[in-house]
Amino acid sequence: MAQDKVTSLDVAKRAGVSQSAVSRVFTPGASASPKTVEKVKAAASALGYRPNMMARAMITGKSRIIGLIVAYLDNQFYPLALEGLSNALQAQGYHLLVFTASNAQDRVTEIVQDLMDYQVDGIITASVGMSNDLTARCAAAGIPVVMFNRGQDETEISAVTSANVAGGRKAADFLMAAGHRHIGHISGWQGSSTGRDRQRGFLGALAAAGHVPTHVIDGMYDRQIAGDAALTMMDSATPPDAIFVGNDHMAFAVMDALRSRGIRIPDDTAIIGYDDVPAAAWAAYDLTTVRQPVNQMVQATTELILAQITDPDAPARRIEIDGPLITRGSAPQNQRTKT
Amino acid sequence: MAQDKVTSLDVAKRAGVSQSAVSRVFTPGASASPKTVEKVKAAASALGYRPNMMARAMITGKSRIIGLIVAYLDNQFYPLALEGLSNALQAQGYHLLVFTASNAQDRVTEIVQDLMDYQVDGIITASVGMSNDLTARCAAAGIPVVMFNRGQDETEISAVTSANVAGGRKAADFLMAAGHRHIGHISGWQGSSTGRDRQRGFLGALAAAGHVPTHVIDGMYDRQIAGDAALTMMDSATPPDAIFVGNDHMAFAVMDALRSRGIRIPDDTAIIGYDDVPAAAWAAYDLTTVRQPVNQMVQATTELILAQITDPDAPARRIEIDGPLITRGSAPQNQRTKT
DNA sequence: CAAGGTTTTGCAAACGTATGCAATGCCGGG
DNA sequence: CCCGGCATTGCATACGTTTGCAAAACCTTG
Repeated sequence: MAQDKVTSLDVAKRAGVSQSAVSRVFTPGASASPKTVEKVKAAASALGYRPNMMARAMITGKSRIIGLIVAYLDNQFYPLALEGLSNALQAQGYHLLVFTASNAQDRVTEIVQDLMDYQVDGIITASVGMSNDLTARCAAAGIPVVMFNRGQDETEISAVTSANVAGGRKAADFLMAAGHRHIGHISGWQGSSTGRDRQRGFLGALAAAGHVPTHVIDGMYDRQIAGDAALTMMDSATPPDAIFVGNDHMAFAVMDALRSRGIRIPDDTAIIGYDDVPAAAWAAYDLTTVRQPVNQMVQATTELILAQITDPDAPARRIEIDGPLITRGSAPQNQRTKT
Repeated sequence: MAQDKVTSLDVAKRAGVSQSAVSRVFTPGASASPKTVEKVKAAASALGYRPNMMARAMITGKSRIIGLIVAYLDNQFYPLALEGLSNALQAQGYHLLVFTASNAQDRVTEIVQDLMDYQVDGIITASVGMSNDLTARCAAAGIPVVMFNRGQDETEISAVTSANVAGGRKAADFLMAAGHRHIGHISGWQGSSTGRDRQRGFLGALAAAGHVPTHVIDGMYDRQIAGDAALTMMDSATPPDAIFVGNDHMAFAVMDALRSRGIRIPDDTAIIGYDDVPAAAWAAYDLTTVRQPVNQMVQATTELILAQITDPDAPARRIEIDGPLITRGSAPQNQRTKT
């Protein structure tokens, strides 16, 4: 209501300097004498002036906005990642324009278009894939892309994941060491690199020890499917005495489903998950799980994208971060072998 | 790499029209003959032109960006709200610039400044309060603000909440009808309107029936505090046979804590939560709870903020949306009275 | 004190779009 | 055939900033 927009010109007039001087005072790299800096700052705060990011973005071509495309927010892992990314980027003066693409691939294309309209400086995709065509378009527009918690084999694009193959191996080694002999696997979606890699590591370690899993079912990262898969396994001729589930979110559903049948965890069947979301530590689940170090992953992601923003031809990199297996009640270390 | 930026001028040249014509074709309200529309669209798609939102924002003063300030993302309710808001606003051509303010009030001030720098068209705060000074500044800048899931008594500012007082009342009526006589309450943070209102409704209904709660403790929306509070109640001379917990997130912690003591739910102590987040339906908790209709709340919020954006002097409104009590295993309808 | 170098400063031209204004084109009705 | 009215178009300007360039001011050194 008062004075709607106060511009750098207003400040300049009040401080008795040119408009460029005001601009330079508010531009980190620019030169201005201590005298004018003070005059300008005084005038600016008196008038309540703040530089207009839109105008700045238009001329510099840098918006200091980073687009985040995230698939599903019902798996607790992603809100956490979102929060971490938001904080880390804010600390560097960047901000997150958030899109949810619960749906399909064409939706992503559309979103990337929207993001480019906003002249975002970079794009982070959390657990959503990018078609090659799309990454090419981003590259052409000079927009760096980093995939969070998803790799892409074919194309040259930065990605940050946990060490999923190693993680799957850890789960297998742990279960075998605990004496399990009938081991099932409800995998993460096989259309995703995380799902595939964890499965590969898991099955590889089993095979290396001469073991064969009783069942392998794709849980599609879906509670319902995972729960049903667990029951299918238990109803079979060879019910497993341990199940490795592709992520915690599904593991909770599996535990719910087994308990509904009166199956005791871990006594009848042990469960291991993946992620170590906060709920895994809740007493109702007390889930043994392979931790994804979300903080380290977030840090790597922000460093990577900022590096690519400041130096446009920094090479794309893939970063894998190892995480420990966290032992809890759903799969104890010294499980007595089932008789 | 190819042609970095393709502008409306390039399109104009190729289509053989003026730059203004191109602009008008891409501006919804403007007039252009079918002939030029076609020519321009052809040239535009041939060149891969898309209007630069930054430039557009600068001149119109409208960025089509809405700032979202959200407090904590570990309570599942907020990711859900975020997802809903994001989708609803995207459908209207708006986008969300997301800030997390896990911390304190001064942080919010800073964030609002950042948002104003970006010329956001509106601000939605999810469960975070705004000082009067701050709302005044937004009003002065002509930026509408809508509070999601939080009310503010003193100041004239739009807010969307569920019917928290009524919800608290429902919880009380339900527990009394089920025959409980020793009823405790672990409230939501009393510094928040939601926490206060639910408590007010709950205690009011108890009092109206001549009942006095055994305990009332502020759970601060914190798992640890809530769990400890529950144990404190059970260790007291008058352990409650039912507890109303200020939100689901704390209720889960309470259930974990009680079970760790071997207390059976609902047989020894019934539990009611608030929110009806997805996890409340998970078998491990199976929580009776008062639903917050997040979809309706999201819809009301977007409608409200868009209305205030299009008509700057639309009045601030407060919307309360009623939600049902969802009966599940943690507090059944026909609880036998404890002897 | 003069000369040379360095910093500071103002001017003006961008950045890519929207839009008021006047001019042009088109249409039907008389 | 002419004229009034209306839709369409181009011209030019504005939005609020950054930044190259050259002039001006300052500091250092001999």
